[in-house]
Amino acid sequence: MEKIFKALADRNRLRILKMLERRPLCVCEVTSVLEMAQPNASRHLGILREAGLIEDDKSGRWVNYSLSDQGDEMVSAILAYLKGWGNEDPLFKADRQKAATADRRRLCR
Amino acid sequence: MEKIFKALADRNRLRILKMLERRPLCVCEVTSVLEMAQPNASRHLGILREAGLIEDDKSGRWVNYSLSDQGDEMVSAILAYLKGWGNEDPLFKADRQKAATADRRRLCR
DNA sequence: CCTACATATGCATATATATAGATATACCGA
DNA sequence: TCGGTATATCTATATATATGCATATGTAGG
Repeated sequence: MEKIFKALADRNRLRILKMLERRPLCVCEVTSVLEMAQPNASRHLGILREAGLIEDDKSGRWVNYSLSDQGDEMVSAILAYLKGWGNEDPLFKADRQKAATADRRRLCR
Repeated sequence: MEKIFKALADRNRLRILKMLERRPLCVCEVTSVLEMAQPNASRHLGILREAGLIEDDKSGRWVNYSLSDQGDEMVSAILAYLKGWGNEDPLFKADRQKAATADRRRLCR
C-alpha cells in the first residue's frame, strides 16, 4: 500500500499516468514527452509497474506500458478518480498532445 | 493531488490514519502510540491535515484530530478503501489497542 | 500575571529519493 | 553472427523528506 502511494507521490509519474489514459506508450515515447533521459523514464515506469499501477507488454524490442486494469481495489479506484482530475492542467494537456502525435518509428532511432 | 499522495506515502502517517479510524485522537495520544517525539507526531499530523486527509478540532489546549469527512472525492475514496485494508497487520492492531486504552489525562502530564 | 501543560515551529542532520551519465542486456534484421 | 536500437541496471551525486533537539506559541487555572 505504501508502495502504491510512494509511486503516486511524484509529479513526473502522475504525468505518465495521465498520458497513459489516452493510449499505451513505449519507453521511448514517454522519454520524448517528458523530455528526460531514457534511463530516468524507464526507472519511473518500473516504479509504477512495481506498484501495480501499470502493466508492461513486451512486443519485440519495444515494451508497451498501459494503465493496469486488474490491480487491487485501491489501484482501480485511484486510477478511476485520476481520470476525472487534472484534465485542464496545461502541462497534462501538452503531454497528451505530444503523446498523441508521437510516432515511435520517428522517435526511437 | 500530489500532496495527498505524498502525505499517504509514509508508514507512520498510515499508522495514524488507521488509528484514527477508531476514534479521534489528540497529539499526545498519537505521540504515545507511535512512541516518537511529540514534535515529530505534530508534524506528521500537520502534513495529513494540509493534504485534507484529517481535520483538527481545537478544544481548549487539546487539538483533536479525526479523519476528514468532507474532503474531495479522491480523499473520501482512499479513506474508505483504507478502512478495509491492513486490519490484520500486527502493528496496526497493536496501535489500535494502545489508542483504545489511551487516556489523555494520564498520558499528557 | 504566572505557572504548567499541549501543541507548533526553527534549525541541524540523517536518510531516502530523483536525476545524470555510463554501461549492460535483449531483440530485430541484414 | 554482427550491428543497430530499445530498454534496463549500475554508480555517483543532488535534492527532498524525516527525525532529534531546542524553543516558541497558546491555553487553562491559580
